[in-house]
Amino acid sequence: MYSIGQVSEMFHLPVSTLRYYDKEGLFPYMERRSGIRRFSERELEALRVIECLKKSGLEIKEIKQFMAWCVEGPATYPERKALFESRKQAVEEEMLRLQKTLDMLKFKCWYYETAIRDGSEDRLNEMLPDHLPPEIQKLYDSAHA
Amino acid sequence: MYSIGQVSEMFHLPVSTLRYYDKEGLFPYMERRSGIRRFSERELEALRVIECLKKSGLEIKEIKQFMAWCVEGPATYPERKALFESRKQAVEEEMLRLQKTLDMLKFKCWYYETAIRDGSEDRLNEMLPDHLPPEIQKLYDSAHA
DNA sequence: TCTTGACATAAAGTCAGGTTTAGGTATTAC
DNA sequence: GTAATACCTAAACCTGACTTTATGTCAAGA
Repeated sequence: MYSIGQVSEMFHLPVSTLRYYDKEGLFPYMERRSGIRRFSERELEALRVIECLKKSGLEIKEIKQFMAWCVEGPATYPERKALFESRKQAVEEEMLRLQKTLDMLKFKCWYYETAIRDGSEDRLNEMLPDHLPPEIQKLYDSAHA
Repeated sequence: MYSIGQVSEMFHLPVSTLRYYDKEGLFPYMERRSGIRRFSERELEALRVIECLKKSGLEIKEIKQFMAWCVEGPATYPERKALFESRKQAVEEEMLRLQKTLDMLKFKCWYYETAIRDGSEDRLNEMLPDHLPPEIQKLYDSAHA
């Protein structure tokens, strides 16, 4: 069993955030001893899931819904599975979007590197949109698709 | 030249958002005719860069700083390049984090699939943390690292 | 003419996800 | 015994990124 302060250190989260999550219903099994929260392994695993779902783009209230399903028992396995499937898809789509963003950033890095070498953007702008070196053209096309 | 309404349709952004960006200084070269904004190719390219930098995690005021550098001319090429380099790194790190998140989500999908087949999580919890099928163990370890 | 639609501004409102504050309790350290 | 810590609550506050509202201008079509 851990105190809120210990969990705060373990997860690098402010104590206020943990209390906020608790208030929002994200630790449905949280125990207390004379008013003081006692985090068990169950709450630590909940916190790992919370962080995962948050990174997947889920809002707090939807995470709360998930925790409510956990309390309801095996009858909600299908809902829980569907949630993870849909978050998996969302993250896969996000990674594709980020790859395009990355291509644009790489292109811009090359662009300014070249502009610095040339002293101006003039020669560069003559090469746009389709007389770039092949490697760079790929980035440009990916980013402007 | 395009009206704000046309640009709104082209980029699937509300008119109010475009006006907000303008107010925040994100279109330093924006022209007007009798008070009405006229978006040129320059503003469209600015908007592409804005979307890219936003997706990379930059705040509006930092994007505004970038636009200010653009107005300053070639002397700020190094600052602009450094910005793109640092956003590139940030996005690469974000993609690594998302990969871990994805592994966790995939693990949870398998977990609930199995729980549904078994009718309970009991057998599953006996397998944790290191008696899982090899494929799944990889996901679990990646997610809990 | 009159009304409809696209444009404009300034200022207030919204929302999520916390954080801070004010006030209190309980345990330990000196 | 008192001072420092770690904990507690409720409620107010904060921030970023928009959005909405209230009010007004202007050109084109019926």
